[in-house]
Amino acid sequence: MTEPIPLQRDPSQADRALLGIRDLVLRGEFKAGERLPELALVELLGVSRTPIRAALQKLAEEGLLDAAQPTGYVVRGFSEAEIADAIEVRGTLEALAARMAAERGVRRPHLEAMADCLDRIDALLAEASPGSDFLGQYSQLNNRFHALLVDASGSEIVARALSRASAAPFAGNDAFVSIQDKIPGSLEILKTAQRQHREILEAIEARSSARVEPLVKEHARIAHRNLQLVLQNNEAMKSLPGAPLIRRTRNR
Amino acid sequence: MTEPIPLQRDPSQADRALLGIRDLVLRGEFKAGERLPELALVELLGVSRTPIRAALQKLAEEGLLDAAQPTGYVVRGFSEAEIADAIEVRGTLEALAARMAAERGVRRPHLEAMADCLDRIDALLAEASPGSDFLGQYSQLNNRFHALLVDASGSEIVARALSRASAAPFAGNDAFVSIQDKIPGSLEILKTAQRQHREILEAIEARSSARVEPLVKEHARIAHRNLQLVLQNNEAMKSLPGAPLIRRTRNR
DNA sequence: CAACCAAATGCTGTATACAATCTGTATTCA
DNA sequence: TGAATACAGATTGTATACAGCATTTGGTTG
Repeated sequence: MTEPIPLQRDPSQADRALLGIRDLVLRGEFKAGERLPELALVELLGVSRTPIRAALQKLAEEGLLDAAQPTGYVVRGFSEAEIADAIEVRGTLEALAARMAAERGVRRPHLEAMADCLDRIDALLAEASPGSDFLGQYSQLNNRFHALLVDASGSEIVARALSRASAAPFAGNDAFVSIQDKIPGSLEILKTAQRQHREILEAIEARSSARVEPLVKEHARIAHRNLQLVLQNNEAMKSLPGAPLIRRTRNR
Repeated sequence: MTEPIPLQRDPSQADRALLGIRDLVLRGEFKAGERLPELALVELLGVSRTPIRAALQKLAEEGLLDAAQPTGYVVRGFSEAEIADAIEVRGTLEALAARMAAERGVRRPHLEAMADCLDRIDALLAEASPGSDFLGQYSQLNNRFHALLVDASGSEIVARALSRASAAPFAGNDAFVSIQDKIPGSLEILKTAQRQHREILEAIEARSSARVEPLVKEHARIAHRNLQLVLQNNEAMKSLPGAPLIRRTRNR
């Protein structure tokens, strides 16, 4: 359930195409609404059209691209409202996973793994040495906790739904971690998130499904706040992958 | 937001491959766990490997197939618990859509369209003439109401998430409609569902977000009940598309 | 008789050629 | 001068050839 074994193989052309196109789009090499001609990507990435097409199809599923009419793919743009909705969807599904975990019960070793993960985050936040790849380590541990939370649900179906929802740009639980050193009061945000982690774990251990659901939803809403902060901070915007895709215009 | 315009064109090879493979799998021509060799599908469907591969990738996203290690695709099997979880995911997202609709408000014409749809369902249930493609008409109207409900949320993001969740086998809101004439008391089930439709619409009109959410979740749980009924009824199982994919063994 | 190795077969990943469709432009006619 | 049509260019849809890898089967050896 935890990732279908990444299985370290030399990256295939398909992987190169997928990562390459995603990177090009998130970097803003193609603007929102712009077409992605397959042959242009062939030249840019040195990969033939077949893996390119597979990657385009996958990125359209992720929501980064849109299938254009009558053919082709275009870069998708994201309004603030849409990003907020994507975060809400992710939070809703995460809350469902947590509720299932609380209802069905979680095995002791799994609970201990979650607790251990939170201990490590505590230790990291206590040091708070900004030099030593602090955010990278936090991001990794934070992802680990969220992965353990989903696994705790015991439902592969929910895990799949959640991983698809988290694949949407700006919707993943680590979407705004990379900019935490650009905004003021970020350490406080991370500590608040960690307190919520503790509460969530406690509620699951107590089998309190009624309590864990709003806790997780509230936890996801930190991303909303981060979104607001980023949009008000030009420096932070520069560090946010995919920032060029955000459109400020109200088009609805 | 309501379907990206089906746009009646002569079906492409890609469409033929997608529909053809889905049909083969749901009919049980390939059993759960069995590989789907591309060349076999080429012969069966008269389409080259390129559209076949695109269709396989799409069906894997839908959840009907699984990417096998190290390569290829296999037919996925579904336990009762997994189907129940998929229904729960769909219900959760539908409830989110309904809550958003209640919170944000829905324009009068849209509400009238929903009411009109329910009136038609009432009329259909009042006739209840089993001969005249009753279930087909019901399915169409039911789908229409649920589509209007999602649109009422005003969120394309939620609509996308929901359409992906509903694409999972047995998770769509019309998954069990086709077998309503095989199980006893089905008319009562449909009438109950319709009462819930009315309550949902009333709650949205009243902007009562706190009330509409549990109503929609409860409405989705009718599918749980239908699932139970089907599993206990061999006649109904024969009419259920994809029935061969359901595995009764507890494998977890 | 069992176990292991090697060769062969079948499958998928990738590239590319070809066909069909769409778009944009230019030209012609009203 | 405007609009409509035809043609040209570009882009995607489709088919297929080729290469690499995995699995399986057959034989051989301990």
